[in-house]
Amino acid sequence: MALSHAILVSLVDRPHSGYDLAKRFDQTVGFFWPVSHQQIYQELHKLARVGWLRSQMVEQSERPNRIVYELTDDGRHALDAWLAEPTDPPSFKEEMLVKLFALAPGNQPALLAELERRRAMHVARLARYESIMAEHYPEPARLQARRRGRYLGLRMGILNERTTIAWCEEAIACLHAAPADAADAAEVASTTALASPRARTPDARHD
Amino acid sequence: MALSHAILVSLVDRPHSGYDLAKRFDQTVGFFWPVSHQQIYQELHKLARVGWLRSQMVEQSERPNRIVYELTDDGRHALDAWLAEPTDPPSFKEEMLVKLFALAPGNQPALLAELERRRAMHVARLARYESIMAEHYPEPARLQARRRGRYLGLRMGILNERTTIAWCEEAIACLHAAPADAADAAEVASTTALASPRARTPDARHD
DNA sequence: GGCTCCATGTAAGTTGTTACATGATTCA
DNA sequence: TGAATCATGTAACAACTTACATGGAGCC
Repeated sequence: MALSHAILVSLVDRPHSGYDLAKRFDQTVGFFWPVSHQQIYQELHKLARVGWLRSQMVEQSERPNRIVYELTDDGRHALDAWLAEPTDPPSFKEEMLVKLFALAPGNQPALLAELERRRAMHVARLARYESIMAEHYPEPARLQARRRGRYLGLRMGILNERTTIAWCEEAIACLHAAPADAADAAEVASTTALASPRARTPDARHD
Repeated sequence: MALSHAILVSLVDRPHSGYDLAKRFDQTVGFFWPVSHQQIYQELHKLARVGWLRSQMVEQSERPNRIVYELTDDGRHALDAWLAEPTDPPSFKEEMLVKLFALAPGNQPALLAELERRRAMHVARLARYESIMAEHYPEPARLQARRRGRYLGLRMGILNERTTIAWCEEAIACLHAAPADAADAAEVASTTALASPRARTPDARHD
């Protein structure tokens, strides 16, 4: 549905080859939307067949030839039409939540380990995003219109990572808390599971 | 990959029919993971074929017969093995970000309207989640071990909605901000000429 | 000699979506 | 009369993944 449009968007400014697009995706959209090179090549063929792109072979010596694609007028119109359509909210499939639905005494240590692993992963990602932010958008208040889309993409990445980290920490604390089942009901009242001290990330403010 | 496991998880406690599962999914996992009934029926057939489930026809008068599925020992083992495996982080495909990459003076009003629409949608969702939370988990500190997975799922839903709303508001403000290029074209031209950032940051598409 | 980069693809498979189909019962 | 609920499915398609394939250039 949207991969084709993501390609159209990438070709608005200037023509690109499939290889270029794959690399570009890795550095931009790919952070939150992984796309394989096979998908891109197939989609390019399809879009050319439909008439939204035209292709041109660029012969190279000493290197494989490139096939460069550019938008047609039809493609431009299709893109504009799509931009005006309502956007689907992202469907968010988090495997970890499915696993937590199966929470039981037997698998609790495994799930805890997994939560720790995920937390570390998101901390690393956040650091990567924040360094990109510091380097490329030191002053977000004054930003050329054309760069705002990219800025907002990165910004969402950062907000999401912070939220996920905060959630991992909550979840870890929650699993560590003494069980409230029959026997230990009284003991739990004193430990207050979810109110345990944990690092508050600056933007995880709503909790 | 994970739909089959989500079904196994749902059958841990007791047997269910495909219809039951579809309804259950709508109320739990379905909030963050929409699954169609066709998918469930197909997956049930597959899991029965593989031997992780066994099925039993329940004849009913005045109603269509039901086919009830329950876990086999093989299924139970497969589930335990899956729980111990590392979890993929969710791939997060947000169409809105793709659209924002195409931000230009011509489509700016359409994108703003879309951001407003999305914001309202997430506000409504958040309200729904919070009312469920208030009704079912009024005291999260003392929670039976078995209910913690569901609680954490809902909790992540709430955190995500809050984050998305905050982002929508940022994005709306960002697009409303006075453009830094039309009037300041000369300034921009001189900065890019002086700085030439591409030479130093070859892998940076964020500029 | 093995590695990565450049640049393109095919083929087979799995997963997910959309549309269509049945047929009785209950409620407004 | 029309719609919703119960309960199951088939068929066709679109989207995505995984594996395989080529072949020169330059690097350590």
